[in-house]
Amino acid sequence: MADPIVYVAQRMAVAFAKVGGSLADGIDTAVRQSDRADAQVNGSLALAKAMGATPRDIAIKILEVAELKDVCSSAEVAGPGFINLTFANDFLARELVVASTSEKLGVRKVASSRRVVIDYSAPNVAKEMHVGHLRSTVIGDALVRMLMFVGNTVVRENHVGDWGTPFGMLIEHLVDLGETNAAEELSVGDLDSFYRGARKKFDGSEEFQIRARTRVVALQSGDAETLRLWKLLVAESTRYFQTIYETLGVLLQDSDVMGESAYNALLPQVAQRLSDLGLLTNSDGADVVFPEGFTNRENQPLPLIIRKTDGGYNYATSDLACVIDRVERLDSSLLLYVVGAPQAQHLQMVAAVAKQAGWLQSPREMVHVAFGNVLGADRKMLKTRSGDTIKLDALLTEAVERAAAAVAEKNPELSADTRNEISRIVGIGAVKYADLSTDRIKDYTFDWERMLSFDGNTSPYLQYAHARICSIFRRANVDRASVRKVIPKIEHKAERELAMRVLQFDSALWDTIEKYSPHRLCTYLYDLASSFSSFYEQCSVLKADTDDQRSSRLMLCDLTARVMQAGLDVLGIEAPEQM
RNA sequence: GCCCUUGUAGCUCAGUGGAUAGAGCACCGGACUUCUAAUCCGUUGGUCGUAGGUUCGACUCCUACCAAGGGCGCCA
Repeated sequence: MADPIVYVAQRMAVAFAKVGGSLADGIDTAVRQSDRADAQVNGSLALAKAMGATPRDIAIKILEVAELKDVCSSAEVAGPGFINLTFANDFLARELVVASTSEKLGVRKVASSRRVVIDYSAPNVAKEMHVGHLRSTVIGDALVRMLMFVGNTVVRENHVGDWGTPFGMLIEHLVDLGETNAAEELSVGDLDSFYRGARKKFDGSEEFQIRARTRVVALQSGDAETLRLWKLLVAESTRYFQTIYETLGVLLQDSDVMGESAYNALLPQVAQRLSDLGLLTNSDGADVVFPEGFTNRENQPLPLIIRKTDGGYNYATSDLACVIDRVERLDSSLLLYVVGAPQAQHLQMVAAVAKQAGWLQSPREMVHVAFGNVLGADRKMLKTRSGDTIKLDALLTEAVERAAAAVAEKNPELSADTRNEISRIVGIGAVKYADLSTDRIKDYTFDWERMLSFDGNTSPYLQYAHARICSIFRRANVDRASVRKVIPKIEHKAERELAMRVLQFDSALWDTIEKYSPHRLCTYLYDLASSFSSFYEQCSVLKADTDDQRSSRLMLCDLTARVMQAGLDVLGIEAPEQM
């Protein structure tokens, strides 16, 4: 609990209770950041209303009973009854040491650890990963990391599209090409041309269509040879996905794959259990559930289709099987779905049915972590100039190339190896940060220039701040760990601003986790980098006036760098020591 | 037709019921014999889509409308 605002909030809550008694119960006593002081408390206005008193009088009473001597250098009533707080510098210094010497840099651990399942990335077998998979993968990875950071158990699940009617067509195409040739085409990552080849045959040949349909039946009935060919397709594809994940630097591994096919055996059980519960009804030949509150175009109840007229199951059934599996097998209490915003209604219906069936009882919850599209400069879905989807592979390669050009220009004396490594970190980081740094629910505009810029809210700017700190320690020839118990002396305005910012890591990270919104942490890290850059200009570390001042500033630098590094790390972004 | 999301500076975006709505880019003006100038400091720029309502107080909550995007029965 290093964050002074969090710390003082407890003292204020006590003071409100003392003044207001039971009338203070529903009152928002929150302490907030302020541009008038370090923090402000506004609850006195609401409490005054409840008590029928004047806000300023209440604020004065609150200040009379609030224990703030050891933490605030000033606490005064302002305006209509706001309380402005200024933290004492020695209090800030103590909290900095708490943060510096704590394992998680002052970040509170989760009160009770949860088992969280995160469903994200979800590419399709035998299809290229494209820019559409970027957001799910990057946002999901960041959430995994931050949930783990505060002490949750996180289960990653990559719900790859590895089942369904297209596989008849794909397997027949595989047979036509010959296994060796097909495996080669797939292994080099040319999944699109494989898929297109199959599609073209399917559209152009009736004979092929018949073969494909026959093959689907064989696949679903568990024909050994068909399954062998299917596994070949899946294995080559997942191997390729893994290369992308490694380039991207996300935690997903082969063992995290829980494809649609993994739930096949459960599908009849889902239907049976819904039937046993009396929730299943037959409608136009299909078995469906009508969850309450959903209507179609004609204002009729909207069904979730469990079993199609032809007896097959579809994705709603599979998604319900997922819920059952995640709750009953994994005992997960929080199910996160990092899935595009258009799926909102579908997921709401799945959740509604799962609740009706008793599979998703409070406090277990299912949360749709929805996100918008990646747009091009034309404000339409990002495409190549010729109108094709952009392969993720090509996008990441270009990011590293562009970063390399910038690094070569700005820091030409680096060795080739170092330059390549930094280019990779900067390029990939820029793409991920651009995706993470705006509110996920909105569409965002993809812009190379902006994301690779060293000005503004970009990963290179944050990485640069970190690298500058590392540079100071290299020059000073001081071991980073040696300054971590120094009690800093906060004197300069810029030091104070930086100190305040560093201490907010805890609340910034928690705010981000509670809203599943990585951009909040990005905003914080950008503010941190800005505060540091300003400090750096105004407060010389190596040429400090005194040894005390120097070690104090070194302590502040080290802590800033560690917070920056940890913050970037939970976003899935690396922080190089030089740039 | 119903439902969901979005609408904030010229552009890209932040903004937790609280005081005077903030950044970056762009524009203009400053600061490098200096711990990395890949930076910093300053100026300019707003009917917060529109109109009502709730509230001591609304960019924030509610209602209606406008605009853009998306969803709405056997694809996933």
